[in-house]
Amino acid sequence: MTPPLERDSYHHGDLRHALVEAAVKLIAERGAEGFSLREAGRLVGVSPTAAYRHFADKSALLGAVASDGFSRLAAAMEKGMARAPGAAGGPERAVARMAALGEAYVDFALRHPSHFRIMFGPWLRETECVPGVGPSGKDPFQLLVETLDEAAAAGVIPAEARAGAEVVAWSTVHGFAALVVDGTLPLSARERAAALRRVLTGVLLALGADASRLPPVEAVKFATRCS
Amino acid sequence: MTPPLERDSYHHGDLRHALVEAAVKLIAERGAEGFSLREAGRLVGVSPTAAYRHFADKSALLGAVASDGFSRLAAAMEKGMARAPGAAGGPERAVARMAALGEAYVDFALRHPSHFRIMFGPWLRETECVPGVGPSGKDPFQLLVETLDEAAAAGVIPAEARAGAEVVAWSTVHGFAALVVDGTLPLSARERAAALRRVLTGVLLALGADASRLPPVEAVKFATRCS
DNA sequence: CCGCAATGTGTACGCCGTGCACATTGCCAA
DNA sequence: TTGGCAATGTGCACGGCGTACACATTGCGG
Repeated sequence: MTPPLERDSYHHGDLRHALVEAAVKLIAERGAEGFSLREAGRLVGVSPTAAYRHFADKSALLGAVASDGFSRLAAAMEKGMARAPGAAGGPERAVARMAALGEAYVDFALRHPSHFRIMFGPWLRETECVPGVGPSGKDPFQLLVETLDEAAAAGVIPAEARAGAEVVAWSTVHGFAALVVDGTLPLSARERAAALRRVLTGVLLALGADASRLPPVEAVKFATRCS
Repeated sequence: MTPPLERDSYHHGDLRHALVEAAVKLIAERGAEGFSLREAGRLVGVSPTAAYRHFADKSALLGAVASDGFSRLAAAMEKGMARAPGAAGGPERAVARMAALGEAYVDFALRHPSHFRIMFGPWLRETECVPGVGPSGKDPFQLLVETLDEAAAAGVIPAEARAGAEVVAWSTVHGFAALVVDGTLPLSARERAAALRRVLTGVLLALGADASRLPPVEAVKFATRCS
C-alpha cells in the first residue's frame, strides 16, 4: 500500500496508482455508493481536488477501478484453470477448465461484490474502461473464448453448438453471480455450492456437452462474502 | 400523471404515489445515478424535504420504485405468456410460455434499463423492497415457478431436472439481460434476437427439454432501447 | 541554471441528503 | 358545532459532494 498520509515532497510520486488502490479499498469497505473522490484523496493524504490531475472525473477513476477488477478476475480465472485435473487436450480437462472458469467468476463476485458491481454497473460511461488482463495478458472474455475453443477441439462441445456458446455460458454464470451478489437469490452459504453446481451443469447441457464429467464444486470457497 | 406543479390546497392529496411516478420518470430520463430526491419534489411541485413525510430516506423511495418495476415486469410477463400458442396443457404451449417469460424479461430490461438496474442493483437495503405483483397477484418469481411447474406437468421438463430449474433459468435470462443492458455484451440490434434465441435454447437444453419446439423470437421487439 | 510543463493546493459554487422547528389543515371527539 | 391533535407540507441549516479555476511548487529538459 502506498503511504496513506504524511508526505515529505510536494509531489506524491505515483498518485494515480495510489488513488486507484484507495478507491478499491474504500469501495470494498463501504460499497460503491458511499465512495467519494474527496475521501480517496484524504486517504492518500492529498488535497480533495488533486485527483483531477489524473482523472477527468469521478467516472474515469471508477473506470480504472473496473479495469483493475478485470485484471484480478482474469488472474483468478487463470489460477483456477491451472489447477484443473485431467490430461492435457483430453475431454476431462476441458470440462474441468470450463467449470474452473465459472467457479472463479462466481467466487470473485462473492468475495468482492462492490468491485464486481462497478465492473458491470452503470457507473462507467461507454468504452471508458479498458478490460484489464491477467498474468498471461488475456482479459476474462478472451479466456472464456479460448477455453471454449479448447473444449470444442477436445470434442466436448459439438461443432453446431460452438456458435454463440460464449454468450450462453457467460450469461448463465454472470446471471447467477449477479443474483447472488445482489441478494435477489437468497441462498444460504450451504446452498450456494449446490446451486452453482446445477448452474454449471446447465451450462454444459446447454452447450451439448456431457455434464456427467463435471467435477464436484468446492463448497468452502462459496461460504463467505468478504468486501 | 399527477399534476406536476401548481397546487391550490396546502396538502397534495397523494404525494406518495406522485413521488414514485416522478422518480420513475426521472430515472428513465437521466438514469439512476442522476436521480435526486429534491428533483422529484420539484417535479411534483412540493418542497425539497416533503418526501420525508412518506419515505424514511432516498433508499426507501427507490425501494418503492423497484417494487413498481416488479409489478410492471410481472404484468409484461403475464401479457407475453397469454399470447403463447399451443393447446392448454400440451408441451408446445408449455415451451412457448417459458420462452415468452424469458422474452418479456429481456424486453423489459431493454426498454427500461434504469428501472431494471434499480430493481436488482445495490441501492436497496436488505428486504426493503416488497416484490410487486402483476394483474394476477403474482410476482415475477412466482410466475417463473408456476410456468416451470406447468412444463414439468406437461412432460417437457423431466422430473430429475425440475429441482433447481428456477435458478438455472432465471440466472441465464437475467445474466443475458444484465450484460446487454450494461453494454458489456456489445450486440447490434440485429444480433440481439438471434443471441436471445440461443440463450433460450440453452435454457431448454439445460432443463432437459426438447429445444426444437422453441418458437421463433420476434426480432423487432429487441431492436430499440427506450428509457 | 533557467524556465516551462506537470503536478498538487485553496477557494468557491451549486447541488445533494437529511435533521429540526414551524405552518397548515383534515378529521375525530366532545 | 367546535376545538384540538395528528398528519402533512415548508423553511432553514449543516456538512459533504463533484468540479471549475486560479495559484503554488517542483522535476526536468534545453
